[in-house]
Amino acid sequence: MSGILSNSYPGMGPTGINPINEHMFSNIFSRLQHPQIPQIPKKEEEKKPDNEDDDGPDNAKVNLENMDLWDSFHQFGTEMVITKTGRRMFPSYKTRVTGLNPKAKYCMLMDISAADEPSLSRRYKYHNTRWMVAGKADPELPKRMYVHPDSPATGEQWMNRPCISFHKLKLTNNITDPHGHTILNSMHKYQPRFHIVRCNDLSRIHMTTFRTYIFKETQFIAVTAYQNEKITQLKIDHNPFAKGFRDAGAGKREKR
Amino acid sequence: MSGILSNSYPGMGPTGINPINEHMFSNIFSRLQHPQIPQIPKKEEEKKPDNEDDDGPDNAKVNLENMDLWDSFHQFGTEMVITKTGRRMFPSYKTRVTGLNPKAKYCMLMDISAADEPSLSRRYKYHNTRWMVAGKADPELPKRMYVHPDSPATGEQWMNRPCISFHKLKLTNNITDPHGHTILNSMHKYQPRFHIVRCNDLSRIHMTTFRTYIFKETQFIAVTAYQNEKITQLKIDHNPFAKGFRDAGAGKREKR
DNA sequence: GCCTTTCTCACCTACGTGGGAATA
DNA sequence: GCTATTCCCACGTAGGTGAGAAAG
Repeated sequence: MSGILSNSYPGMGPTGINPINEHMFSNIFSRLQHPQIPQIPKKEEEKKPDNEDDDGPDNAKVNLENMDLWDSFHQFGTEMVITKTGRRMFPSYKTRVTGLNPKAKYCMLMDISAADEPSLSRRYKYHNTRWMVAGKADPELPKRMYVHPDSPATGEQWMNRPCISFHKLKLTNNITDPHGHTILNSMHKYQPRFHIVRCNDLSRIHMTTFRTYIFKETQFIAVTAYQNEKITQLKIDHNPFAKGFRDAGAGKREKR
Repeated sequence: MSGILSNSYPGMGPTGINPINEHMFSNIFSRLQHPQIPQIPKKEEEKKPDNEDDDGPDNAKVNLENMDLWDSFHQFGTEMVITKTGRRMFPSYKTRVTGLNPKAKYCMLMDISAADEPSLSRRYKYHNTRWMVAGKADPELPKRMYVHPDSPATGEQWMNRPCISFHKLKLTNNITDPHGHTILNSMHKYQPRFHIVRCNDLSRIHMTTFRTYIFKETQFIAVTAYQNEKITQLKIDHNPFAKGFRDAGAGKREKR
């Protein structure tokens, strides 16, 4: 199964290669479509980005890894814990890409945007085993783009690896976070996005074409503590770092 | 204190960016001078490498970090353990570089060559608390070049960081090692070398100028088990991972 | 009361140490 | 005997888990 593809053409912007600096991507964010607003895909080569190696077009296809695992969370309403110091996502966001131009260079990016339509953005609460709308969304937070650490690399290199993993991305609710983690509002719904960018150099990323892929089953609500115990149990059952909480029957866990 | 500088001009060679593949650097190794053979430094810009950004010359100076620690091992005869699966060096090999061209791009490399002159290459044994010559050296092993994982980066980036660390390089005695670790003969003497290469791209590394820096105090003998107990004690005293063997007096270590 | 956030903790994963017994 | 190597282990470092108490 492949993600929804959207093309967009971010304009010029300030350069820089520090992924912590949100200004680098500010113009890009403003031109990336919102996941709720459908857009007809355009052909990538309408306007050639200048100064990039052009060894011919490509026809990238993206698959989400761990689709079954994501689905099992999604059916109950995925929750992701956010903390002051930053918390990883589980399941991890991993993709596999085919159809790239083997010789061209690409950067692989990920970000997390509001899942609700901008005009209907809301906060949620968990009440009587159900998620309910609890009012209008809190103010937007600084957006951050996570650049896969192996960027840039050739299409051949991206396609040959078992997967493109974003497991090191961390979520936080600390609006002054100094580590470059992704800042989210608790009790809000989010949609991870995957971006393929053809460029030789991170500093030229603003001049190149973004292709954005969205997998609905990776939507989640950010929480500071799990609300749905079915989600908790899925995390314990599948995340190796939570193995200490398994054996649900007998010994389970010592009291402190 | 700065290392000994030698310049060399590796010729054309097959391209590729997989650091595991020894063929990539085969022509480079053959042109890098042996540490025991003095050579008059040449001016770097004698012949300009083609296709590389040339924002002016640089005058790189390299310092070895942890010089005192290296010296304390060197006075007793440094030993490094090699294992089938690969073992890190301790002390770690770390440098600091100044005088690079801030805008130019560089790759930072490290390799480990025989410390003895080729015609006098030998194996050693440890007998009665002393290292002695024990015959002619074993056949040479495939040479591998360790590319610092942050390569390539600008001179500015290399100079701004606290140090350029090669702590992840691993030593092995497994001649069929599949991980790209550095393969050494046990009971032979070695000399680590640090290389600065000006190039925009690892795949063009064969066309560019190598500058090689050698610090005598990093010489060591490869062993499968420590021979000199003074070396063992220095490792235990300074390597955080060996903390479990400290407290030499009382409790020391439980028997199994 | 309720809801949400923060903090510490035991318990994991993953892997870097030298010791020491077993092996060659 | 002797020497060198291999293997497993207790014990570290480093850091990712949810639980549960406490605080807001």
